[in-house]
Amino acid sequence: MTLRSKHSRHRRPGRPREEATEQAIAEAAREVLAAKGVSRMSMEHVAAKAGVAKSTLYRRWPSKVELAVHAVAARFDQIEVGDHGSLAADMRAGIEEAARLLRDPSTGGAYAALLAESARDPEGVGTKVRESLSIRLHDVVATSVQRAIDRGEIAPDMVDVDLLADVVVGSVMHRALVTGEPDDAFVDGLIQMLADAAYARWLRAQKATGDT
Amino acid sequence: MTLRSKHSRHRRPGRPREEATEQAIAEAAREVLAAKGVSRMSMEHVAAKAGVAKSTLYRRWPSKVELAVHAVAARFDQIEVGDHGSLAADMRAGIEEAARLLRDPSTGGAYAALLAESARDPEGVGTKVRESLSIRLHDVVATSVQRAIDRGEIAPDMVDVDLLADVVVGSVMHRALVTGEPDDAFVDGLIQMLADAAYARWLRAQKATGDT
Amino acid sequence: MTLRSKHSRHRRPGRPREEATEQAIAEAAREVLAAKGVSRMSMEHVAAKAGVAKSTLYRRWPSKVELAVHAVAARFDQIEVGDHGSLAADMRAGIEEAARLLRDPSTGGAYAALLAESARDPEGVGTKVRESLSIRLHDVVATSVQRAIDRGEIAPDMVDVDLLADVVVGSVMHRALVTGEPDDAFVDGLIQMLADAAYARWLRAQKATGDT
Amino acid sequence: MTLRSKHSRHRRPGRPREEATEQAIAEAAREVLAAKGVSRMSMEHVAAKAGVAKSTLYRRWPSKVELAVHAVAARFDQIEVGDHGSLAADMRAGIEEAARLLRDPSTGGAYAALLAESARDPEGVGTKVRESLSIRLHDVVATSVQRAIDRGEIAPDMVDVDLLADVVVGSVMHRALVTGEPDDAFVDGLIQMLADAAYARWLRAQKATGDT
DNA sequence: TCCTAACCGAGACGGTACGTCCTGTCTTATG
DNA sequence: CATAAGACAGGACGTACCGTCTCGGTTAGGA
Repeated sequence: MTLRSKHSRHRRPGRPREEATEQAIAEAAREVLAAKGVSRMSMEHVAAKAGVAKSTLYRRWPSKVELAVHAVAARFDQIEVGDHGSLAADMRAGIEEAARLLRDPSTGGAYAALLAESARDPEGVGTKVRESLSIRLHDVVATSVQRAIDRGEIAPDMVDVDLLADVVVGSVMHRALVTGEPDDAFVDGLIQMLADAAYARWLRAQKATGDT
Repeated sequence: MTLRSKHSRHRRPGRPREEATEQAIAEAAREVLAAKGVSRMSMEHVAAKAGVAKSTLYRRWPSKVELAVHAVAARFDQIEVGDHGSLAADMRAGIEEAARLLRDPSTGGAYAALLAESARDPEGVGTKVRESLSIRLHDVVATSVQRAIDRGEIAPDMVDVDLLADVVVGSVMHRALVTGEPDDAFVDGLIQMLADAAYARWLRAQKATGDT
Repeated sequence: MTLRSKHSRHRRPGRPREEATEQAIAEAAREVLAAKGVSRMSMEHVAAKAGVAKSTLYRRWPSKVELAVHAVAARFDQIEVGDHGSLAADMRAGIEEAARLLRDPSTGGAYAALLAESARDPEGVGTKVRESLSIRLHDVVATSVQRAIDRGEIAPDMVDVDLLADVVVGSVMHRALVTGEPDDAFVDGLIQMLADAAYARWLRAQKATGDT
Repeated sequence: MTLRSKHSRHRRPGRPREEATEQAIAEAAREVLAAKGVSRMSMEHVAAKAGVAKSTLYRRWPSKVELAVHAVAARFDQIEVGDHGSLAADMRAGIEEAARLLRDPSTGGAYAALLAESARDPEGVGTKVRESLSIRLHDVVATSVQRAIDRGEIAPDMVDVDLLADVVVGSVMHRALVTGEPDDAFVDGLIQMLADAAYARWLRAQKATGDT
């Protein structure tokens, strides 16, 4: 083991990248994104707004879409999945968090646009979108459920987390983009539906056990 | 005063629009859309494929997005909501219909892209998208529910149709665009969840009646 | 001889052309021409301004350029070649008339543009331009000279009318379009030059006669 | 402080323009111009012919007209005003040079078209046309006259150069575009007229001097 | 102290598409 | 027939971006 590899990262030769730049670009990208949407966000505009050369953008992200993913990801990374003591409370908090995010055109609209791109290129863009964005929303549900399992609130095989995540995220997104705002009534309704489903499922599980 | 001016619609003056053209353009648009996605569908390409001048496109639709909406709408208009005898069967059929549609990148991807555009222009594009696309999916659910009510299967106030529609459509769309295919297992799971929720809701309703 | 042919003009079958229309179109064309120049004058605009269908324009003139020629010709037809008593006075009046016409961008500019078109199509447009426009300017000079001959002021073979016409019209046009205004000083200078040339030519003629 | 910053012009930042491109475009423009005339010269066609993107054209010239001016200017810059020993000989050579240029539709027609554009925009296009084209023709005359003055052939105040230039250029242009070819007879006639005028003017000057 | 590799800004480049405008032709119904 | 109205194929306009490239110049660590 050499001294150089001590910190287990080879310093690349040449001038290192400006640290602040990445932040500035992402910030600028987010602003343009919010103002124009993904399809009308232009690298030219972002570069100008960030006070940076276009080549600097392309040195860091291979294309417009990937920069957009990165810029939106910063918002999705801020999602917090706090422990609220019960599955119901966690779910409510999670749904409200998702609603907050997807209600905003600059994130909800961008997410939809990036999902649309994913449809065209499931391997490339699709993977990036899944790994940077969708997973964050999925985790909101997954974490809540995992905590409920740890708490003993529910049995591990009681919920299909993937299904639940798609239901929660998909419903909220569709409501946000189509019907209008995912307001309190909507969130209440959704929560109630999920709770009802869980209760019925529990009843069925009980009955099955009793039968055995 | 002639009969015509009294009873029939006055023909618009000038040369009438070529009947076949609209169909040909929409067809071409759909092909390009399927091959390239909304953002890479070009009016130039569509016009060439339809054997039509670009100006003819712009005479009929004010922009690329609106043509895309129209082209996709044709597919959404084909949705059939047949009567399968029970709410459960109708819902299953509806969900499978939606899954079929949204699974295909040329409709699912396009729908997402157009929802993204809606976020940028809720009044203009948004309205068109809602009226031409979203409503068709909404109707799948709404019709099924209405039939169940007519049948006496459920009480009129048992379901929030708007919520249910967003849940169904949103879930299927998100699954289609993110996790991958909305396969049989997914559809089964979703149906089960909705059935469970309905059962629990019915139980609650019974209990409330008993209490009174 | 039938009654119909009494006025020696066969009435063409069908609805006769609206008489006022031609005038209105030419007027509108002239306005657009003045505002935009030949290259930016559009049939669409002219038709709209004249309150007439585009097809009416094309029924009367085969192309934009020909309408422009016609419209400009109306102005050139107004040229008056009055008798001012002497060749010098007639020439001055003629030059001033030409200067007035060519100084105005809507006639001078148009004339240049139409000459440019003539270069591309000497037979078609060229002929029309020569017969409707150039000839009017040529006539200013030719008439003056002819009158001087009739008066006995000059000998018939003293002047090359075609050359003189090109010199007068060309000089004035070039001055109008390039250097700026063909002002009084310019007209005076030109007149003087022509007078000088005529005088010297007369001297030469005298000398030649004397020699013989 | 480096030598470069002191003595040589600072290179403009960014990738420098392709040297060969300007030449190639102008060449292509000239060909198209000759074939189609100014109004039918298309940027699209020129770009294709030069093997260059349309954006490259617009990066260098703000509009079609300005490119046309530039392209034509190259021909006008080739005008040579050689010394032929006498004013008469120089004028003859100059007039023949002008005739050669204006006789060709691809320069004569273009010049007229550009003068027409000048009428519509005297400050913008007009200035460019004057500075790139008209001045070259003016210089043919001005140089000949100046040389005659230097030679002592004529007195400095004997000729109004601007007037003379307009007469020569205007006459030749009008003849070229209207009557047809400015042939030898025309050139002879024009030369004779100018010589006559000069002689008469000299006579007048002599007489005035004698009177004093 | 230099060397060298990567960074950065600026902006040119080949492309592609946009949405607008106009030309000249046509197809209607009506006068 | 003429006319108003307007659709149509075609084509060019000038603009806006994309992603690539080529410069001059900067900024580090390693030789």
